[in-house]
Amino acid sequence: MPRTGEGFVEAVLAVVGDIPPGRVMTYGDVAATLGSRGARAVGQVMARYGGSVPWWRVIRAGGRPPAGKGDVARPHYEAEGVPLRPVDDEDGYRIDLAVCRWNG
DNA sequence: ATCCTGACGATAG
DNA sequence: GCTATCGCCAGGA
Repeated sequence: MPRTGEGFVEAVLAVVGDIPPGRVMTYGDVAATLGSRGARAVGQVMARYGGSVPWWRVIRAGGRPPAGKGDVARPHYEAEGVPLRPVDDEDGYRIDLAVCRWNG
């Protein structure tokens, strides 16, 4: 059942906070856990209220870090042992979802 | 109610 | 592998 209103924000923060270290979830996975498909809506919540949760554990479906936060998130992954994969783009790396994907 | 915006996803080329 | 386009959801004006 789709959680809408304030409950949506709380639900997103709860799911993100439930992700253990060394694991990550995609925006779509978080939305699916809430019973919704609003991956973008999840991104909005992260952008506004993600400051109180491990936002770096929420990444895009392609294994790429949050837009514009790649450089800030990278140290967190290395500190938690998240398997990264070097690529030649802006972020310079990619996350191995096949290994560290967490199903909430 | 309608339109625009945004740390997105999937598909088509 | 890549870019381009459309679709989706929630919030704000």
